[in-house]
Amino acid sequence: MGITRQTKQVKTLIAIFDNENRAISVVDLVKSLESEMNKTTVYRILDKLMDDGIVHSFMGKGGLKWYAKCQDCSCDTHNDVHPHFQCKTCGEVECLPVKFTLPPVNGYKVESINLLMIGECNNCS
Amino acid sequence: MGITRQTKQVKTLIAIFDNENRAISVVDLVKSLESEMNKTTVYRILDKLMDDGIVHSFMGKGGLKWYAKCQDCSCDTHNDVHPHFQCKTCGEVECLPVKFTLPPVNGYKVESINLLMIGECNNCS
DNA sequence: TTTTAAAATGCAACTCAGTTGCAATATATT
DNA sequence: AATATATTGCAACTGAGTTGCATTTTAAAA
Repeated sequence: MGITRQTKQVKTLIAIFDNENRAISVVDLVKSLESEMNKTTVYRILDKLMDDGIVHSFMGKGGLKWYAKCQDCSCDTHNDVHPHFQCKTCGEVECLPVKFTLPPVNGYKVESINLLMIGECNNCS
Repeated sequence: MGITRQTKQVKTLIAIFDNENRAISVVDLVKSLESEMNKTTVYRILDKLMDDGIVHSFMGKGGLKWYAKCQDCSCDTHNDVHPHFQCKTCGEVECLPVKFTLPPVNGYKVESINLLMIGECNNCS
């Protein structure tokens, strides 16, 4: 079940993803919002925004959770989540607008994909 | 720095990866070895086996760490780590012997890739 | 074989991301 | 304004992974 009430906290988070057009880690969100809302609330609202197809999530370096606003992905299913690039130096993450086709998998039903490329971004190299 | 001394614990872990030709999560290793060695030891030996190119590691569902014996990957660099398939139901992981080519990334230097496909395996569906 | 120095281990305590239960509060509807 | 219920805050917890340090094991030298 997604968002049902437009609370102050929900509006704040939606505004962040509207303004910042990049992926943000939950850790960073919790830190930068610690004066405005509880970390439990951040986690819970992000879950709901996922359900509503407003953001998508993926694993970054070290298994940390990241979120970004859905752009051209069909968010009902999240089947076609795009790859992400993370800089090993500064940690920044970029959503890659790449249509990439799955390698064929022995007849298995693939439901979601997490493709993370780690390297060095142009700023850091 | 990799393995320098052939301790009982090192031999045990190498034997496991030699016998079981599949990916194993660190959590499972620690659990199944708890009577034989400390969890810290498991983590430390796996690190060294990585350095030596004997195993490779990757992130599974929920960001958990998995290891598998290196087969045809060129383990000096681990640049060409293959994709992995994880069943959302039973949790089993399969290394996919798929050569897959990178989507082009805005001139970034890509050093490693984590490609995890999540779906349902033939046993569970 | 014994000695020795370095490497590896065990242990306990820690860090840190993420979760849970529950009481208090905010929202939207009647 | 009253009410039902969704949401929040808080504190305590879980579980993976790490760290420091004292003890033990290894392998090489004497």
